[in-house]
Parts: sequence; C-alpha cells; structure tokens
Amino acid sequence: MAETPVPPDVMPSLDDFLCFAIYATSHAFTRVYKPLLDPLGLTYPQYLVMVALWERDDQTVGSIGDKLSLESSTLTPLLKRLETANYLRRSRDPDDERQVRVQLSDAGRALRERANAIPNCILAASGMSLGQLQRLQSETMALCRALQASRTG
Amino acid sequence: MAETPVPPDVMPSLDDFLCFAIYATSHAFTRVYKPLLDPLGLTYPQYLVMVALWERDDQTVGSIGDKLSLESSTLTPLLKRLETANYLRRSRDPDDERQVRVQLSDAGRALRERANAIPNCILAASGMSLGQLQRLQSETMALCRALQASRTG
DNA sequence: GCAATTTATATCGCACGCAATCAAATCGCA
DNA sequence: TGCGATTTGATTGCGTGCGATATAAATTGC
Repeated sequence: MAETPVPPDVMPSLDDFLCFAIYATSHAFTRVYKPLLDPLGLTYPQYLVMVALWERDDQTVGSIGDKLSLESSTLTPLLKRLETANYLRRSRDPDDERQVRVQLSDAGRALRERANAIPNCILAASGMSLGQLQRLQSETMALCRALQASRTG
Repeated sequence: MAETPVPPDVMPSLDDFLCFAIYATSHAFTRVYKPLLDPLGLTYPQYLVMVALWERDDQTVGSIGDKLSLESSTLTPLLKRLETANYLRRSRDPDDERQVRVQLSDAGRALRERANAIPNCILAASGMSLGQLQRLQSETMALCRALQASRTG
C-alpha cells in the first residue's frame, strides 16, 4: 500500500504550501528592490533583463526569454520600454532577419556602476548569511528545474 | 575591517541571484498549476484565495490581503471575478459598513472536493521528498519574514 | 525551384500586482 | 455632541505575464 504523504481528502493550510512561500517571497523581494531600483528608473523584471545583458551583451529576445523563462509577449514591450529609456537598442540581425538583437547602450553599460551596491543591500535585507542564501538558492533552482521537467515529461 | 561577502564592484551572474531563483520558481509553479486549475475555472492567485477561505470562511478583504500580502487594488477585482463565478459572496458588514465580508457559496465549498487531489500532484511535480519540501518551505518563509521586517525597520 | 513547414518576434486580450488617490464609515477626543 | 483623524475598500493607471494568434523570414522537402 503506497504512502500518501498528503492525505488526498485534506486541504492543507495556506501556511503549509511551499508554492505560497515562494509566491509571497517573490513579491517581498520585489517590494525590497523597489526603493533601490526607482532611482535607476528600472522595475524589478527590467533589472533582471539588465543583469542578463551586463553578464552577456548582444543577446536575442529568445535567448533572454530562455534565461528568464519569459515569453516574447512579455519581453517585447518590456524591452521597448528599456529602449525608450535609452538603456539598450533593438535591431534585426542582418544574417537572420527573424531575430532581434538586444544591445546595451552607453547609458545601459554606465548604469551597471550605479547598480553595484544593490546586491549587498539585498543581502543585508535578507537577514541570512551568504552561505545560507547560497544553499537556499541552489535548492530553489533544483526545485525550479524539477517543476520545468515535470511539464515536458 | 568588515567583510564584504559580495564585492561592491562586481555584479554577480543572474544564476547566482536567490531573488531570481525565487522569481523563476514562482512562475514555474504557476505553469504547473495551470492545467490542474483550468478545469476548476481558477487562476493560481484565485486558488490561493480559495485555500485561505477553505481554511477560514467569512473573512474581510483586509484579512485576506494580510494573509496573502496583497493590496485591495489586487484583491477587489479578483474577488469580483470569483463572485461572478459563483464561488463566493461579498457583502458589507452591517456592524461596520467599511468592511466587506467574503463568504464561500455552496459551489465554493463544493469546489474543495475537486481541489483535494492537487497538493499531491504538485508534490509529485516537485520531484522532492516531503521532508525536503517542508524544510525548504520553512527556510523560504523565514526569508520572507526577514524581507518584510527589513522594510518596516 | 517552390510550396510547406518551422522559427523568431510581435500583437491582442485578459488577469494579476501595486502606488496613488478617493469616498465612506468609524473612531476619538475635546 | 461635533468634527478632524483614521480605517477600509474601491478606482485608476501602469507594468508585467501568458495564451492564442499573426506575420515575416528562414529552412525543408520534393
């Protein structure tokens, strides 16, 4: 007889849901980032895109979407706002006109300096040690990969 | 001389950000839940509200917002959609007309039976043991509380 | 060499999510 | 009792986030 860790006839309390802990913490991060990002004129998802571009410039919309798990329907308007803010340029790849290459502008590269202090602010706000955070990070990413795999499989 | 665990002049890779792991996993959960919730006519945030009401019926908009960390600007239209779907009723409290009391309908209570199988589906999709999930859940909630505390303090 | 298919991005409609603001009801204190 | 301060939800505007669909370019297949 198989074990049923969560009895099928009982709905747990909201506080027992890992998904809810992740959901609430994601929003909590957004709220902690907001006062740090407002002076830079960035939203939190826009900041993630900038981090991805600081890590590697000249990416396509698709490769950014793969990295952030976002669809073009989300990224296209977001990238247009970053282009309007003059942080990047979008241009069709001459070798494959289907692709749009996203490249940092001078202002976008310069923004990196002003964003350098943010990670330590977040570290302080988390109230955890770097080691704890790294362990939590790797376990969360493992969960994320498992969830993604469960959809394809 | 104080340690600087994250050197202030270096922007880490996106993959090193715990906030990004949380952000991506939150969306991954939403995508895993979607095919399970579609037959019930619920979105994922709507499901969380229903779980909160199954746990305790007859709450105010504010108390649901406290539990889920959501503003009335998010909850009011969401609750209206659940009311249109006939899963709950909204009514002003006669003793304090400022408050809106949210109460499950018969259909809303009945929906609980159809949702009972979902937690085990999610458990299976996570690919982790119940013990691992519980530990990750409590660590994530501790982080969430620390982030919330950092904003008030 | 050209039609069919695939790939990459954009567009549209809908549902969150929040800051700012507003209106109504209640509270609290003189 | 009266009236300003507070509390509670609702509204508005903007920015994600996604599914469905559209469009154009590149590739495949015959």
